[in-house]
Amino acid sequence: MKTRDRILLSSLELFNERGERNVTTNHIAAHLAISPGNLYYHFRNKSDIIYEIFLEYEKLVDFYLEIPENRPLTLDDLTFYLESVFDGLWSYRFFHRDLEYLLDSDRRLREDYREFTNRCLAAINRIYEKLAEAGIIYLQPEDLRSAMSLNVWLIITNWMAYLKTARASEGDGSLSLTHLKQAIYQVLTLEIPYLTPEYRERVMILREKYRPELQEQKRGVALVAGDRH
Amino acid sequence: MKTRDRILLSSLELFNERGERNVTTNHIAAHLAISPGNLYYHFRNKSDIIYEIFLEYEKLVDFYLEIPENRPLTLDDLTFYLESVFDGLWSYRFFHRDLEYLLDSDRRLREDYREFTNRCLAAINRIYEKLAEAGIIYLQPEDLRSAMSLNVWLIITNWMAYLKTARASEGDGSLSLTHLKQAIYQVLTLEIPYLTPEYRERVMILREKYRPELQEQKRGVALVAGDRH
DNA sequence: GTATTATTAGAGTATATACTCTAGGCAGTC
DNA sequence: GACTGCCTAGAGTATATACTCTAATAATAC
Repeated sequence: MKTRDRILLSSLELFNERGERNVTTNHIAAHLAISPGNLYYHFRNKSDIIYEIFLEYEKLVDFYLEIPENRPLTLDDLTFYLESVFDGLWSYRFFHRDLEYLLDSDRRLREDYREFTNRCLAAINRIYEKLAEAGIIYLQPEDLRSAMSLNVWLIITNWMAYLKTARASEGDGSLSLTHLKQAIYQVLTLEIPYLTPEYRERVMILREKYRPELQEQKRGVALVAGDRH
Repeated sequence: MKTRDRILLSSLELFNERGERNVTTNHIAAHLAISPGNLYYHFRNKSDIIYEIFLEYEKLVDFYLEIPENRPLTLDDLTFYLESVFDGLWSYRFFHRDLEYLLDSDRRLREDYREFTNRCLAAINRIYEKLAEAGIIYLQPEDLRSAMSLNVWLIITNWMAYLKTARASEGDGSLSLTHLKQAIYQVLTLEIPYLTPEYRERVMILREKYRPELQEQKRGVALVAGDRH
């Protein structure tokens, strides 16, 4: 792999593990066993590294949130959207942790991120629109739908912080993708009142799969059986 | 005022304005026109300053969230809770911005904050319980109520970050308490399906007062009339 | 093979940051 | 007026951090 890509990969890994604030360019270089000079040959500064990682993140989420306009959405689509958004959030989890500082120190990033958020919100909106057409979730009128989409976005992007600050350090403080996906339970909770009678039962069953306590049990079993995490 | 208190006050002010990460102990001392030595006579380190500010914040929010157990709750109580929680959040807004880092670097703070969050969640839960008793919001059974309380908490604590990252920099990027309180619109949106028929209309009217577009207009008028902010 | 370009090492630097240390002032008290 | 305890100044320090510079090496082109 090219050094440039290895730098991006290692940076992401270290940022996710220790937080951007705790990872210096010298750390990154040391972790890769390359010289600081080498790192700075490939990137002008730390901000540039972060910006490029953001571009990857953006691309991934945009891909996950693509909406098929030639067919109606299904319940499976909804599951896919929720699952994959959290995969993305997990892979780039350092990003939301120091978001405000990062945006403050890089204008490009600030502007790109703003557009990114708005694109995500529009996508969520459109998904609910299509779920209404498909007779799964009736979320109308438009201003209710967009206020709800915004709430969903807030829950999704803040769930990780909630886990880390209010839940973790019960034990080893290790956080997993499984924990992260409990947010799906929270999002589906929001949707309950708007489910159509035809789909209510099925969504409620789906929601149960993400119920926190259940997840703890599953994780326990997984650990005994050899955890993948 | 005692030097010690002036340090706390100035620190809070600077943290809120520039973010904790961008404010050094030397900045604080300079801002107060005292020597670094003097600052360190009153506080062992930066963490201690932050911790004491947190204690104030905690005390304030605990006070705001007190629940009268000798009488039913009214709609005015609900308004008061929402309004005052955002007053608190605004006054100590630096705190949630760098929350994860702050908790990582101070064990006391981490543990205290965890209990604080749980206390807040319990309070929100209890408020909904009492609002149900008062026939205002019917939020049952218990697990639905607590999942919803958690969602409310996530929206409340993440709203500021949303404004800063997705909204601000449209113009001067200045954020005001008024903007912050648009979160009340978002919270009331969540509650809509659970409003009892007797109160539905009144809550919907209350909600309209916080509708974002309306707020923009109000702010526009305020600016023309000489903004207080 | 040689010229050119791309990549890398590694020592080094300017600045910042959290914090220390010593000396001394000032208010009250006997 | 000297003693005591609290408070303050301000110079100073160890460490970290982002980043630079030069020289050397590897890769590629001709």
